[in-house]
Amino acid sequence: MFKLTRKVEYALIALRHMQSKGSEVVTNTKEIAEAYDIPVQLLAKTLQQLAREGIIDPVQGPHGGYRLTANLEDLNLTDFIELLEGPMGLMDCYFDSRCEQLRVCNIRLPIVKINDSIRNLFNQMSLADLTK
Amino acid sequence: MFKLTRKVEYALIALRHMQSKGSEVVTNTKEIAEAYDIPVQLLAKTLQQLAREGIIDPVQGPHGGYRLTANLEDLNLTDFIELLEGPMGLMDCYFDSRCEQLRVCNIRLPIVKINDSIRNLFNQMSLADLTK
DNA sequence: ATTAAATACGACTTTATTAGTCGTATTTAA
DNA sequence: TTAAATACGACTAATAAAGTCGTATTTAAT
Repeated sequence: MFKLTRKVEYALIALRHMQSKGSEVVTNTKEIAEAYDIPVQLLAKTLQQLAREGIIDPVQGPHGGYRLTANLEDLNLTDFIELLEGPMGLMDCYFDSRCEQLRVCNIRLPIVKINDSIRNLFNQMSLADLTK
Repeated sequence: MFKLTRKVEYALIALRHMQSKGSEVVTNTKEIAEAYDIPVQLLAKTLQQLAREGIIDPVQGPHGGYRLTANLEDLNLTDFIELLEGPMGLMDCYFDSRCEQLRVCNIRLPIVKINDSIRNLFNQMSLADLTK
């Protein structure tokens, strides 16, 4: 329970790897996959997603790969996780209030508060904090 | 991602329900299941688990049910979740360091820190806070 | 004693989510 | 023209969560 998905893990590993090499350097998927023993295809999809989201910049063709473009100081953990995995909430009703039990639910408010606390915590953390 | 399991939800709903009735009153599974539209059998198993853990006290036979015994002030959210669902960590290596990738992993420490923060947050919250 | 209403609990099935793979297309440097 | 890279949808496999079933036990009420 409460685990990060591999997608998020792999994305963080890759970003940290790229960051340590500097933002001009182009790094390819295979290099990262081998260095950290991650399935290439899966990492590939993850990096493609990061590219679509504008966090890294793709360079196609031979000697291609990705270049880190986003300023990791400006990206917080909540946004990062939601960008990869969609809405992050302890219960669905945090985002979608079509739960049948809502009218009788006696724990919604406290859970919403906890959720806010977690989001707040994650908002305080930039990816730069996590990858340096 | 990051959702509480139903087991935890149902347990919290039940505890809150029982608490609102006072700690001498015996409440049975069916009553709670019907009030909140929860599958009886599943709630039954959950309450049995709470009983095994000493949080509620079973009363067998007709007019039986459960009575709230634990002092909810003394039980924090980390302990409660782990008691129902086992170890709570963003990555398995928080508890079990047999991960093959550990020697190359570049994100372990930051993740451990985040995990500590979440645990810390959850440690501050007693079940009494959540159910009153 | 018998009955019925409750808990106890392991085994099983179903469903949802996550993880990973495959095939094929596109881009581009050499 | 080739080969090394990204792009991406469709598929499959593995894992975890949710829910069901059957059967046993306890005990108050009759």
